[in-house]
Amino acid sequence: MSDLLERLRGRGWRMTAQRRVVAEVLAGDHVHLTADEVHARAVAKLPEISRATVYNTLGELVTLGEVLEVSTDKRAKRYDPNAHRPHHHLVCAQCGSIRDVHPTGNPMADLPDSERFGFTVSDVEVTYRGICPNCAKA
Amino acid sequence: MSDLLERLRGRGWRMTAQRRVVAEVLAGDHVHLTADEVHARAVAKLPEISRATVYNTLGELVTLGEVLEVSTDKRAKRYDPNAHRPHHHLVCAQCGSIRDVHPTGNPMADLPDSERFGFTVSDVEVTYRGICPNCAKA
DNA sequence: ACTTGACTTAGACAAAGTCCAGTGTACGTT
DNA sequence: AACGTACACTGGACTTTGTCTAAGTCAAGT
Ligand SMILES: [Mn+2]
Ligand SMILES: [Mn+2]
Ligand SMILES: [Zn+2]
Ligand SMILES: [Zn+2]
Repeated sequence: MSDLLERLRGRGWRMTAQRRVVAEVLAGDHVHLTADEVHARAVAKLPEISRATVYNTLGELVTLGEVLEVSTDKRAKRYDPNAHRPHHHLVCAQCGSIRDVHPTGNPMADLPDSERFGFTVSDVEVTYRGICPNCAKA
Repeated sequence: MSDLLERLRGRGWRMTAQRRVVAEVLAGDHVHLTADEVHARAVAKLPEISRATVYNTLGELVTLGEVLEVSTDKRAKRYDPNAHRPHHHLVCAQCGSIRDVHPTGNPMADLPDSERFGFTVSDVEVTYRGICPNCAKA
């Protein structure tokens, strides 16, 4: 994360308290937070940070490839700081909790040319859904 | 689609003009419409149908397993009448157009137990992204 | 220290979706 | 065929998530 701030400065980022705080929030526990959750945690460290700045900063981090946008449920997008090791997601259909997973196989190779309809396919995203142990107990 | 209406009636659905119209819209061209697009097409056939009814009806069809919700982009959910043949999606990152695809292989088998974290995994959704031929030309 | 363009802010705005009270109607019963 | 009622529909208010803008602030090079 200090690495992250270094890298960003190297790319011409002006270093501000707000951006530092957002980066810290994301670099903390390795989770998948919504923009509002990021904002809530950022406010705890820097009370006057605005929603707009959190959205802006997250957007910039995504553009720079430092953070991934994940839309597993149909509600808010989630921001994933684990942008450097490719992975997929396992989502609890009930409580929405998300785990990183690393399936075997290569889904990209599983799409034959005849099923590409002339598209230039550049990316594949696999989402597993189920019930987490916690929700299964209830 | 007449089959659809039969099936629904069999499940205790009260048959109304509004529900018939929504079912007709979905049974038309086999596409992936947003709720508002469904509403627009439904209004063409039944001018006074309300947005709330379209949302309600779509939700019921999803619950009954007759229609699938697809959230490929981060914008509006799309409703997929192709609920009976399992398939995945190929999405244009630029214009958002969607094609049904049938990859080879079984992604479900590609998630080892050690990567399931105690979840009961019931479903997997694969989304390919790329640029469609139409957008590639521009 | 000064300057300046990049950054932040609050709040207005927009899109997608949910909820509710009041009204209407499909359909089983008579 | 008419009735009664539970279910369905409507319009509009409301919520959530996200974007945009004008005006003020500040990081960083000189
Ligand atoms: Mn992740
Ligand atoms: Mn489909
Ligand atoms: Zn759960
Ligand atoms: Zn396209």
